[in-house]
Amino acid sequence: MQISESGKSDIRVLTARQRAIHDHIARQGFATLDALAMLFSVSVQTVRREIIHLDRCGLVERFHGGAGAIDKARRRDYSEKKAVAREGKQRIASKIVADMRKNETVFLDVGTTLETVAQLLAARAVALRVVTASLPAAMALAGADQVETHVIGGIVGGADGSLVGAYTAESLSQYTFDRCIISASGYDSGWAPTDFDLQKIFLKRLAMKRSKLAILAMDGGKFDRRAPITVARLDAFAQLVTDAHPPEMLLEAARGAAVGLDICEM
Amino acid sequence: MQISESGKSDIRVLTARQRAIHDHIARQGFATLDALAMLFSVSVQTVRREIIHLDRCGLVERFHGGAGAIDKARRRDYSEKKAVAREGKQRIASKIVADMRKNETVFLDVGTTLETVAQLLAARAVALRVVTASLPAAMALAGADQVETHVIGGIVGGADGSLVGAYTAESLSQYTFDRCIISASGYDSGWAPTDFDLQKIFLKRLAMKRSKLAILAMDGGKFDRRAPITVARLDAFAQLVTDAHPPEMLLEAARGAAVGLDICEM
DNA sequence: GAGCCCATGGAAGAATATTTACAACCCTGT
DNA sequence: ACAGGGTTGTAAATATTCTTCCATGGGCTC
Repeated sequence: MQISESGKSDIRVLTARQRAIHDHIARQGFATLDALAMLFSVSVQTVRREIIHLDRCGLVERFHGGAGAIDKARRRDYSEKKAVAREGKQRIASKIVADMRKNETVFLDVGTTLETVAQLLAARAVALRVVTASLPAAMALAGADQVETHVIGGIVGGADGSLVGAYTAESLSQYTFDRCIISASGYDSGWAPTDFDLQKIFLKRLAMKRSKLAILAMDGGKFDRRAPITVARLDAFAQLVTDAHPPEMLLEAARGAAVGLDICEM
Repeated sequence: MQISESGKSDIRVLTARQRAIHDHIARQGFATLDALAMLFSVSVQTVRREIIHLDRCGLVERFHGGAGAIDKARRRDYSEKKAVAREGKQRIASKIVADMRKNETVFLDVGTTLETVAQLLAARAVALRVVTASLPAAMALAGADQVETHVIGGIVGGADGSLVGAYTAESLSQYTFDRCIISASGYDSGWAPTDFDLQKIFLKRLAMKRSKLAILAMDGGKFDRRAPITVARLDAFAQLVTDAHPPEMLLEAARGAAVGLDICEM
């Protein structure tokens, strides 16, 4: 299913009918083009044109055969071109979640990809124990009654809602994990994952040490990025999950280190 | 557009995944097959089969490319409730924040009022150390660089993002507070604040025990509400902050217990 | 282990929606 | 009356999805 990703429309003014269509969709949640055409006594094509315009304005979400309402929470970042990267993260998250076994104890690292993983876990009804140092991930899992969500105690480290500090480590040391999902910001010259914040890196290392299986989640945007501090050697990970075909050098490094590779392309 | 009109299915039993799909659609209003396939890491065909079944059971409305919720009155669960008495909570929060001194260590309890307090603290540049068991409050304070935000470790207790469990108490015991802000759900016959969840109440009591000053924050909507478990005697609080004029009985009780009263009316 | 059930995913042709292009129509100003 | 801009409906080609059928593989009983 292709959802249009076009930029904003020049004209923000809505006609009376466009407003009416938008109202109707907002009230009903969604509507098919046929239904709207019937409702407004116009052809399907006309409705389609209106929907296209509303979609460009970010007021409705278009899909094959109709359109649906966009709730306020999502409208914020809807128009951004980061939509592409979001899809990639979705695919990565989907793969990571699919690999999880029932009743496992899983550690989720900090980062947007891990937040996506948390959202997926919340939607899916899998019995799990999740431990995380990410406030947004924990929030996403709040209310998912199949998942027992543990939050590491600590100090909020920044706008990304990550928990850091000495107490975080002590708090984490109580657990043993079946699986830990680790993110990173880039690679070093030897294709080992790197990151910026030493405190966060300590936490990653500790989680990996206390976990049977370490999985590295990195989207394709990080293949050519550098960060100062190496998180761990590549062969410390059982698996690398990404959304785009990595450079040959990384492929070879992964093969050499016996790291499983999951490339979740479209 | 053809909407299927078939009769109901014989089998009303839903698998875990069917329930999850139904929940997701009920929450979101609608979803495309592709999105669901991604979300649950299965093929589009499998999702289609589930949707067909849910459609036959009358639980979702099927359309070309996806499915939508039948329930017209979509629930705006937690976020909706916040809007109800928002202004009152804002006034309460404003007063509570104004009373705080620089460099204090403050405990924030769970609840929408305390989330509002956190938002205000984040906006205002006051140097503070805040400890909380509320995930939304911690999120609101993330990025506020004047505030050192500590999150108690524990298990996420529900959709409100509160932390509970034995570890929460142990985690809290490390701190000593200058001030703790406590919320409650109602009053008992002796005008002592009451609440529903014993685990949360233990936490409140512990925070109060470890704090020089205890402040009770309750909006006017709770004057005539009852909850089963008493949090603490009214005279355990130094101050009661509310947004509407309380009943005479409560006023007298507060005077008798030497509890300061802040009525933040419009 | 053999056989069976059934959930799953793939493939081909049918059904449906979308895009693009274009003609008809209603205004309006000249 | 006529040209121009904008809106709407129709049609053909393209793209996507739906249905149906079948092969696979895991889990179950016998």
